[in-house]
Amino acid sequence: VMILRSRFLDARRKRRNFNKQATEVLNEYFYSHLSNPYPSEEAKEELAKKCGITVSQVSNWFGNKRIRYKKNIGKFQEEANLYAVKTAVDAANVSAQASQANSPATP
Amino acid sequence: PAQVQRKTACQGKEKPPIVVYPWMKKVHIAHVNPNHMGPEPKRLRTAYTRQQVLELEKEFHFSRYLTRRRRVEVAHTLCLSERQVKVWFQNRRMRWKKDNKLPNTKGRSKNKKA
DNA sequence: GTAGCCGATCAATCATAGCA
DNA sequence: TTGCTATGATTGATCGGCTA
Repeated sequence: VMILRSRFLDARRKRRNFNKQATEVLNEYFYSHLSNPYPSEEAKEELAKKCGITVSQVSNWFGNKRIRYKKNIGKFQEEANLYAVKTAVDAANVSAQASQANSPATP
Repeated sequence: PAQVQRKTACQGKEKPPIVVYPWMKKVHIAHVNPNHMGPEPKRLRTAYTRQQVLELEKEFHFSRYLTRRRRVEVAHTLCLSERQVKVWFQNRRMRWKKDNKLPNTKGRSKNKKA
């Protein structure tokens, strides 16, 4: 009978999408750091405060974003270009990383 | 190893080429039969039964850490590998810490390496 | 040298939100 | 209402670093 369906009691069933501006902030960070979209703990805290969400939610968002982006890069090109224009910096960062990219991660 | 690939997908527009950074590459690839020529091996993610989770939770309530002996027993009882039981406890401890996180400290003060 | 832990992340999946 | 995609959250499993 009452099979304890713990899954039905999860909090995720009542989730709400983030504000448009919150998503805007997160996307801006993501695409302006596309070469390495891994915000530090402090950056996460800052984003969380700016978006009015928790640090865990920021982590979830970036986790989902990274996976879904790499899963279908083409689908995000339009969005990528949109934000790329918005904040076309990072270029210097990119070259700096490409130069020293040799040992960290991906052995 | 870490080299950036650029897919020159110039359709005729001035749009920048699609850049593939290292983090976008596949990782955690399921080591399956090399003969498999299907779409994607796709990493498997076993869904533990309610019974298994229930027992694991019960064990966790008793102690947040397992001894080698206990781990063997639990693994055998629940038809899981020792590794799975070990990983489950590690993940459970992480979740416990997250759920019981104090509204302030996170294991580190504000003063970093100034 | 090795095994377990931690922290972060990956990747699959769940369950709902949102929209046509 | 129905069907589908988008999206936030959950969770089993992996990676790298560290320590006993």
